[in-house]
Amino acid sequence: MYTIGEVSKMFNLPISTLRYYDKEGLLNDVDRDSSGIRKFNDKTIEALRVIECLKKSGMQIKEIKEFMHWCTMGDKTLLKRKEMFIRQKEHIEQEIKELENALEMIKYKCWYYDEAIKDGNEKRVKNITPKQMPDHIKKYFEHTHK
Amino acid sequence: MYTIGEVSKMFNLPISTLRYYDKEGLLNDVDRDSSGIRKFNDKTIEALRVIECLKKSGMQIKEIKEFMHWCTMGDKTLLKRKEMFIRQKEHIEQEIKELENALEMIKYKCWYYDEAIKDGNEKRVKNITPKQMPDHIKKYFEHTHK
DNA sequence: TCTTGACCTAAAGTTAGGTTTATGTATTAA
DNA sequence: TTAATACATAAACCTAACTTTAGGTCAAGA
Repeated sequence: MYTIGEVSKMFNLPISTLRYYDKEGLLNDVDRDSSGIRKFNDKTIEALRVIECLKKSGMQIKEIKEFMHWCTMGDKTLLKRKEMFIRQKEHIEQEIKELENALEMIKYKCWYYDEAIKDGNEKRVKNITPKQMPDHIKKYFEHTHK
Repeated sequence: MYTIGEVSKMFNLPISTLRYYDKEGLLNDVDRDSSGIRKFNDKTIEALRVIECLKKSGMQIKEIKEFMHWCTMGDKTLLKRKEMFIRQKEHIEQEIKELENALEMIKYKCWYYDEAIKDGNEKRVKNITPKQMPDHIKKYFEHTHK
């Protein structure tokens, strides 16, 4: 059993955020002691791990709440839950692709400014055509500048 | 030269967003015709490509504005601009790592629910230890459940 | 006994990044 | 001439996800 302060440190999340998640129904009825103080157990800890991951995958609080509710409803929601994870898997894979594309452009720009700084100005590098670029830079450029 | 409606279609961005970016100073003084209508040129188009990419890399509007302002200040800001792209490169690489971690957990959950659905309930799969998992699943589990 | 620290609540406040609304202008097609 | 379209502005509005505030409880140590 853990207090809210301990969990806050474990996850590096503000106490106010944990109370907010609880209030929003993401933590499925946290136990309380006789004076109303939250006692988090291992199931809540596991729920928080899942929450962090679903948040990272782009899911909203209210959708996470819905999922957490399914978890309390037993086997009849197994399929829904699986389908939800499959959707989030696709979502996150798409997001990684988009980030990798943005990264290409950023790497091109790093090269561009490197060259410009060598010359003291952008005149030369601004006019370099893809053909004149080093191969690994050409690759970045062509992805992101059509 | 393009109208705001054309640019909106090119980038699949609402017209209101383009006007908002202009107002916030992300587009460095867009040209206007004699009756005040915006005429976007190729420099603005390129700026928009950079904006989309910087936004994807997690940069805020006001930081992008600052960068765009540096671009109007000539060669003395080349180093700042390069350093900015290097920071965003690191930021986006970190973000990709975190998404890949979340993806591991999600893949584990996909497997978990697959097994549960085969059995009709979670009883068996809930008690599978990492040692009993298929190797490619074990890998997902161990990253994300310690 | 007093004070410190960790917990509690409800309600108001905050922030970013737009979006919507109300109103107006200019051009074109019927 | 009228109606539809595409543009313009300023200002108000919106949403998600927290965070802060104001006020209170409770247990432990000096």
